This record gives sequence, C-alpha cells and structure tokens, in this order.
Amino acid sequence: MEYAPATPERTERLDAARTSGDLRAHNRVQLLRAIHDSGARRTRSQLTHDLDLARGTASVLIGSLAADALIAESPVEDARPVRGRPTLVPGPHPDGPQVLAADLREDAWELAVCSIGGGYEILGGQAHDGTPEEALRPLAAAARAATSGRVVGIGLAVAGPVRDGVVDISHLGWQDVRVPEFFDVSVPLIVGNDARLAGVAEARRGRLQGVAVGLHLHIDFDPGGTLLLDGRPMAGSSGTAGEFGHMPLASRSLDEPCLCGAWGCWSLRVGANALLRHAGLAAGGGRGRALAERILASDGEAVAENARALGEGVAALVNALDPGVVSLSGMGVELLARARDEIEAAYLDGLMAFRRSAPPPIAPSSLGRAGPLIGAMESAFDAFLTPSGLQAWRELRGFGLV
Amino acid sequence: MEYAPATPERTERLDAARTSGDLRAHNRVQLLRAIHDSGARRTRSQLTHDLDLARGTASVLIGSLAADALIAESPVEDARPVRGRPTLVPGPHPDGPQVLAADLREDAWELAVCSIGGGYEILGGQAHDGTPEEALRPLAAAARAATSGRVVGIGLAVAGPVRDGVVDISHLGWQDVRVPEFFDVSVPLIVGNDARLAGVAEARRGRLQGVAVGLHLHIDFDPGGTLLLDGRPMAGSSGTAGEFGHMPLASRSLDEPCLCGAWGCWSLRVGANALLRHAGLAAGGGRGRALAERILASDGEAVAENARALGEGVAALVNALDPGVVSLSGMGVELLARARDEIEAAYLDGLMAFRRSAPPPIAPSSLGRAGPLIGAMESAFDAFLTPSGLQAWRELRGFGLV
DNA sequence: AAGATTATGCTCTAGTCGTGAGCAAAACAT
DNA sequence: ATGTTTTGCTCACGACTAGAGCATAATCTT
Repeated sequence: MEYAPATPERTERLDAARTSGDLRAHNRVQLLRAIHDSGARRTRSQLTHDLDLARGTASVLIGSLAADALIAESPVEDARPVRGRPTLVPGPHPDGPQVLAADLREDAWELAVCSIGGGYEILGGQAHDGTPEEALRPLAAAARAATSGRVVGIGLAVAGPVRDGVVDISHLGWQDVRVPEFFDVSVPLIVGNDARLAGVAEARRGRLQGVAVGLHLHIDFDPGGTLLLDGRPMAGSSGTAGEFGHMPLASRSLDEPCLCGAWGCWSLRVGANALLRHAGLAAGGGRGRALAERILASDGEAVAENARALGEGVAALVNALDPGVVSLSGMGVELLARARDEIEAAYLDGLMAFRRSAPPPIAPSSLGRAGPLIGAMESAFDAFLTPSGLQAWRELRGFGLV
Repeated sequence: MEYAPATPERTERLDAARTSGDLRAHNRVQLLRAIHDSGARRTRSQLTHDLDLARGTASVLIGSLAADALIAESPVEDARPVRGRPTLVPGPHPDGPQVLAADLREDAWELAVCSIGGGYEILGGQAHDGTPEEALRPLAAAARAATSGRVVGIGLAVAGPVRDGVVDISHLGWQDVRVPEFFDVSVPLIVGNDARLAGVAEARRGRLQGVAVGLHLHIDFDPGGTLLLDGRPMAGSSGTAGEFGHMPLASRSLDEPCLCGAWGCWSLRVGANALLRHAGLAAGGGRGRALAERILASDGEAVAENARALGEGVAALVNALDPGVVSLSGMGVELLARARDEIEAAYLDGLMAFRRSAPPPIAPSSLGRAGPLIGAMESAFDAFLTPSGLQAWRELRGFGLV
C-alpha cells in the first residue's frame, strides 16, 4: 500500500541543534532561561545540577554569558553556614538586557521595565478615553522614551483579539487597529491578547507552574482564555485561539445573537456584561465595570446564574480539552470566592462521567491584576531568549564597545 | 517587584541535544524521520538539501543508518536523464524495523505490518461480537504471531476514549478494559483513540499535511476528533483530549441527557446515533450502522439536521481553537458530499464576524477508512524514531549478530 | 566516439564542543 | 591550626560537523 508522502517541512525543528556551534548557542539559551525562570534565585551550583552539566561546561557557559553582560554573579543573600567553597548566584547584569511590558486596558494603561529573572518596575501609567489615538499615542511615547540601548523587546497586552498586531475591540469600537504603527521603535513588539498573556503569566509564575496542560480563563466583560501546553500558549493558525467565550457553552437559546456575530455565545452568560444584562441594564461598549462589580458584591441571583454558567462552560471545555488544572483570573477570582459551590455543582454535573472521579481543580489566579503585564514581559523575553536573540545582543554590544 | 520563581522542570526539553554524542543521535533520527515522512521517495541528494547538511555529514549519517540495517539505498526507479553522478534513494532495509498497526472497530479488527517509509501490508482481519474477550484475544494472538525480531512497536486504534491503555466504549459496554493485559508482547504497545489516530494520519499523509494547526473530526456513531499542532495530536493531561462530541455545541436544550453523563452534547445532534434518534429509532449500543447509512443515503430532513448541527459545531470549535484547516473523516465524508451547502451555511453563520472573511476550509479526508490504521502506524513509529529507540535497535542487533 | 561538463559520493583536515580528571580556592568542623 | 567538604578553573581527550579536494558516473557537446 502507498499514499502521498509527508511534506519535508514537517521534519524541520526550530529548536534543534545541528552543529557544534548550535550546541553552544542552545546551551547558553537553556542556562539563561533557567536563570530567568527561577527568578534569578538559584545558585550556579544548583543550576549545574538542574541542567545536568559538567562543572567545566557550566564554567564556560556562565563565563560567556557574563562576558556578554547577559548576567552577573553575586554572593548568596541569606548565606547560611554551608561547608565548601561558596557558590554565587547568577542574576541580571547591571547593563544587561531589559524588556518593556505594557498592559493596555479599556480605560488606562501601565508600563513597566523588566530584567532577566523577572523583576520589574512600573514606569508609569495613564487613564484614557477609549479611542485608539488617546490610548496608544501616550503609551507609545512613554515606551519610546524608555527604550534605551538595553531594551531588547516590548510586550503589550490588549483587551481584544489580536491578529499579527491588528486589534479589534468591539467594546470600544476598535476595528482593525494596527497597533505596531503607533510604535516608533526598532525592537521587536509583541502584541498579545490580555487573557492569553494572563495565562502565560499563570503558567510561568502562577498556579499553572509545572502543569503540562493548563486551561486559563480570564473573565472580564467577556470570558476569554488560552490553553497552555508546557507553558506555551496555543496560538492557533492566525493567532486568535482561545476565544472560548464565543462557543455556545451554556446557551439556552442558539437564536440569541452575540456582538461577535455568532449565536448563543458563552459570553452572554458569563462575565460583567452578563451580570449587567441579567439586571436589565445595557451591556457592551466597555462601560459599567463599577456597576457590574456592585452587582457581583450583592450576591444576588445574577451572580448565581453567572456561576452556574461558568461551571457548565468549564465542564464542556474540560470534557474536550482535558486540562490538568483550570485557573481563573479577572472577575473569575471574586466569582470563585463568592459562589464556589454553585460553580462546582454545575461543573461536576457537566463533566463526562469518567472524568468525575478526578476532576481537574478550578483555582484562582495567584497574580492578581498583574497577570497580563507579567505575561507581556514573559512573551517579550521568550522572543529574546533564543539563539538568534542572544546572537543579536552580542553583535550589538560588539559595535557599542568598539 | 517579585513573585514565585518558575519550576526548574519547565526548562527541560526532551528533544534537546546537549552533548556531541546527542548531536549525532539527534541528526540520525532527523534524517531517518525525513526518509520515513517522505514515503522513502526522496533521493539522498534531495534529503541532504532538505536538511541543509554537508555532503560529508550526510555520507556519515546515511552510512551509519545503513550499517544498523535501518535503511538500504537503492537506485531511483523512474530514472529520467539527469546529468551528474546518479544518486540513490534511501528506503526500508530488507531486515529493517517494522511496526504492527491494528484498527479495532466495533464489529471487526484489521492488522497490518508496516515499514519505514510508510508502506504497509494487511496481514489479516476478523469480525467479532463486541465483547472484549472475543475482540481482543484473537487480535492479540495475531499480533503475537506477527511479532518477529524486526517488530519494534505496535499501534492500536480503538473506538473509544483511552487513558493509559484503559479503554471505555460505552457503546459496547466496555468499562475500564485494560487492553495491554491482553497483549503478551515485549515491544511498546501504543493504544490510541481512533478519531485521534485518524487525525494523526491526516496530518502526516492526508489533508492536514503541512498545516500548523489542524482540526480533525472523525464522525462515526458520535463525533470525536483531535487538534493537531505541527503534526502532533494534542493529548491532554490524561490522554483524553478531543472529546468535542461532549460539548453542547449545537444544543437546543441543556436538559437533554447524553450517555456520557453530561447534558446537551453535540453528539446528540451529529453522527449516526443522531440520525437514528431523529428517525425515532433506538440509538446507542453500537448498533444500527447499516440503518444509519440508509438514512444518510435517503437525503431526508434527518440528514439536513445533522448537517446544520455539524456546521454550527465546527463554527464554535473554529471560533475557539483557530485551526487553519478542518478535516472530516468517517461519516463526515459522505455528509460533506451530500449536504455541503447546509453545512457551510450553518458554519458561516456561527463564525465570529472577523473570521468570515477567510474561514478555514472544511475538507474531506483523503485516506478513506484507512485513517485510524495509518495513524496507529505513525504513532508506533513516533515512539521508535527517537534517539533511545534507535539506540535500543542497535543494541538488539548487536546481540543478534554476535 | 571521445572529451567536456555536471552532480554526487568519499575522505581527510580543521575547528568547536562537552566531559571528566586533577588541582586550586574558600568556606566550615574539629 | 588542621582536616573536611564543596565549588570553580584548567586542560587533555574523544566526538562531532563543515568544507575542501578528489574520485566517480552519468549526460552533453563536438
């Protein structure tokens, strides 16, 4: 029997080392990633064991990273009495690479500068009126002002679907807004959906750490989310995967239209807009957050209905996607605190029978409102922490030092 | 600002080469994979270019694979006049590795032996009465008889969810059937859901070739499927991802119970069981396939209803998962041929507005009923085509030749 | 039919990498 | 003050890939 051969492209692997030189580049990245992922908290000796390196190899690698000003070694802080030659902690270099991370919400933005290891400092923020001009111009100006020679990338979280930097926020009337055109910077700009970036943050520094398959749901006006596979978000073919809010997961009527253009969407039942709608108020347009929060605090029937719909939808997603943990951020945290029983009852009821013996836990985010910002940082670093990223940094420094 | 460090485990990459020795092992695998994926049809010279190898390196690698009886080179078949020294085509070695692949359906099974390159030969098959004993004993015996020293793995497709080799087929009353215990063989046994394996086949040799994110749906009694990311099926945390049939994707009533234990499932509206139910006949239990096929051939309202529900559900899945192509196998092929208009109308209507300008195509499988079998073969080879798999083969041969 | 041209395979040298042993360094324990 | 323990540095060694030079085997040209 015969059939068509597979395409040769499929055999290519991006992260595969082929030559000896690739090997060194690969191992440099791996070590720098380990330092970053551990929060610049592990000692050189611990890292050597973590990555199963020979001491000689670690010596060369650490030395080369330090020579490129990618890291600097400093003494352990809480030096308890330990026998043997003291080891050092590799951490961010004083002149080392940084990324900018920004979180652009419906009503304000925030900008931070971040170092290897994940430490960050808020540079500023500003309220805006919701138009692309008023929101993006000042943010872009602030980012440009902060873009020193050390900045190797910018991550930006926005509250809407993103396709190649083109953003739609139906709430605010944003249609095909080309975000990168506002930014006059020469470093890579990573624009991502806030729900997805919150999920990335959760996978790297929050409740989804070490989880092979995690489902993160960010509930704001609408529910959105992402599936995290080994800490990487599933992007989809056009970068817009994760719009779980636009499946009919808890619908009682497929004839009810959603603003997205589809019918009977989950987002008509879960999130701030659903709370408003249940109270007979106008929903959509990105307005009414304060009102929705008051309804949530009232613990009324609207909240219970929201909770049931959340549980039903999560059950459907778990049935299909089989995650190990489900994490919630945004309004989901408070909803879980107020109505866990309703959520869990609907959740268990909606699971396939064979999943009920060990249902994946539903956990609140541990990162608070910082999720999208941290996710933006991690995404920007992801683009830098590659063989070509480190190579570009080395060459740039070479020019600067001549 | 600070927060918890990431787990060190996350930094580990299974397929990463660390030492020079790993490099050679990695490149051997890569080359052998390229030969296999291309259907053993590309010449040595083409492969050298595909993988961007130096001729010297290719020489060594091909030589070492040939020395281990993993491949054998033979002249090109349709030798058209070409200038230059003629090149050879690496293909399966006459004593090279093989895998067994089996497709276990509700009423019969089939067993095949497969070589590097993807060629296979059906060894036999048998009808059965649906009990685990009657279905699995003869299959296991046939597999054992066919397990020569050349066989390095067995892939088995079954029509139900699989967790670590434990199978449930509610149709047939199979509950927690431990399939591996029936097989008295010493080579790895890969048991997989048939819908998922059909998707794997589609991604490697069918309509999803070269598609970065593909959604495959296999429609039999129920709809099931898998998401294919760079040709690899998304397994989920317990191996049971892809049960899209048990989301309420086209439900008009969340109070309608499904055999799976959940409510309002898509599988109540799509597939052979839905056809039977629409005709007022008993559904479930794995019976009525012939009847359902007759209903399908009648082109009546039941078919139109099935088609609409299929379109609605695919739209919801596309909204959330953002695949580049959707492929259908099983009953989906005929449904698509008979009712493409109904399917597409419901599909477009259910998409988010911004997806309607370039909706992912819905394409019928190009592999016919062989999908699960081919997927089982590919999965078994996946387990072998690794550094450790090739190493084990070399050692085994070493003993044999002494 | 014989030489020129062309593409491929083989062989060998050069450069690079990681390993691991041996030694130096820097702490604690006695 | 001396021994013990752990870590960092250095260097010889084996293994790998790249690339150049040569051999090989076909087609093309005259």
